Amino acid sequence: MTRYPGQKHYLVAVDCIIFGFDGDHLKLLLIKRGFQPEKGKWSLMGGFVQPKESPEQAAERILEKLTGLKGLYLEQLQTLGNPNRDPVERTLSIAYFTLIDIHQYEKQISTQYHAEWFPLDKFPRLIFDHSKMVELARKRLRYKASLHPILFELLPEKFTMPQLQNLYEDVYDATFDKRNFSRKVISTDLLVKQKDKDKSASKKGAFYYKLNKRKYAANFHAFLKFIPNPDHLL
Amino acid sequence: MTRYPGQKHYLVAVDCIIFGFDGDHLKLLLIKRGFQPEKGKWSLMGGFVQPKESPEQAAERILEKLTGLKGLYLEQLQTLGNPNRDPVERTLSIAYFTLIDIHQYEKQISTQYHAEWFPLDKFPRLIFDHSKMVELARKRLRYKASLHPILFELLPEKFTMPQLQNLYEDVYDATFDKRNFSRKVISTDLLVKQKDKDKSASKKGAFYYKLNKRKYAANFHAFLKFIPNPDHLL
DNA sequence: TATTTGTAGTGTCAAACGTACATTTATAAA
DNA sequence: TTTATAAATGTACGTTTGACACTACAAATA
Repeated sequence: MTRYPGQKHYLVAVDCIIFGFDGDHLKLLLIKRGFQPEKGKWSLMGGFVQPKESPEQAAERILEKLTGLKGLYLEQLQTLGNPNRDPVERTLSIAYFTLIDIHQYEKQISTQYHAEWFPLDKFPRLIFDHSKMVELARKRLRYKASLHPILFELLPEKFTMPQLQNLYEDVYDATFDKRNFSRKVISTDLLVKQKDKDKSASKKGAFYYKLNKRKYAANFHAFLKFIPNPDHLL
Repeated sequence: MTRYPGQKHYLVAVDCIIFGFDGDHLKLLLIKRGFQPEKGKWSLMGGFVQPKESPEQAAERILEKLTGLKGLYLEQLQTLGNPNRDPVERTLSIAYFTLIDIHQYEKQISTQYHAEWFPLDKFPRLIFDHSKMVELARKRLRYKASLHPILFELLPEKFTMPQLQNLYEDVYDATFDKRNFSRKVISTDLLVKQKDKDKSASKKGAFYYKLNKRKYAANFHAFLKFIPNPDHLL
């Protein structure tokens, strides 16, 4: 077998930017790093890519270890590889971002990482370039959610229109007219109105909706505008 | 200095998907691989990330080596890292895609790589997972170009409306109504009409346009639709 | 000099969409 | 029965989109 002579080898890690939504605010799941350097400091959940796994498999493994959850929405964000990003030795990190239903998570969480949810406007200083990763992930989330219905990944199976709107308003740090908002959401034909209501937030109660999973899967990419009928292009 | 004990180290490469436009068709620049394994086979231009450079710097270095050009449009596409993607030893590759004015390139090209332009519907079998990278890059190009004015990167400084439309039609493998097309393009306010014409393609001649570089830089992200006024979100 | 030929350039109408905006309804608690 | 609170809903206007066909220009040729 040939080899590639004279080339340097590096460590390769994955780090996960984990978003959740508690009903009021978008949150970020951080852990206390369990090894040197920077032991005890706040950090993204991460780990090294092992010899027999792909980076995506590594991210899935690491996510499951922390949250107990499989099959989460997971998207490769960007690979960061400045030579000095890790002071110990050269390590490239493939950042993934993921969206989880915060309540699902609470049932399953591992306690060994001392994980906590933090609001995005007030989270602690993170190790290495993890803050930059969070910033990138946040931009990507806004970008993607403006075109595709990914934010449903953050909600429980049943949710109300006001909950959904709260989520969008928090993600975009904006307020939307509720008549226009619900009209637009309903026009996507992705939601199925339920017969029961959530009465926890008001006397009148708000009807629950569920995702139409079939249409959600099929229409996931169908949101573009600049090119005439760009739907079929992806 | 601490270390990370027991972790495997891997080679990290970058590979560049280089798009050009010859006036009729979108093209891909490929080289003949100069070393084992797969020596002499068609391949993307790539190389290993060196100890003192970031992956992006590696991509810039590699691009300049091949094309002689600096400051090209360059975007990180995705990192591919299946354990067996390179048969020699485990190598992760960070794929970048880049857009170049094919005529600029012709002035500068290095001959040592036996590079050739291929149309996207008919290019040779590539080594490793490079065909997958090309497919990813093509999707990304379509996606991105449907929202942002990146295709101008493929055109010379002065271009005509029919040339621009040809480019869009080739990228999307579609035909557009020229009245609607020019109306939409002009409404972006990114173009400056010139006084002179290109008479190479018709007797009447077509007016040249140039990019308004200031507005191009400022409005690069300003194309979205799902969220009201998403312009300021990026 | 008139005619032919081939591409460039332009306008209108109808439908869909985006946006601004205010009142009524349902229910629990007082 | 009244009150308080959040949920639900409709309309009108301006803008954008998309379908569609004719005229303008200039070189070559008759």
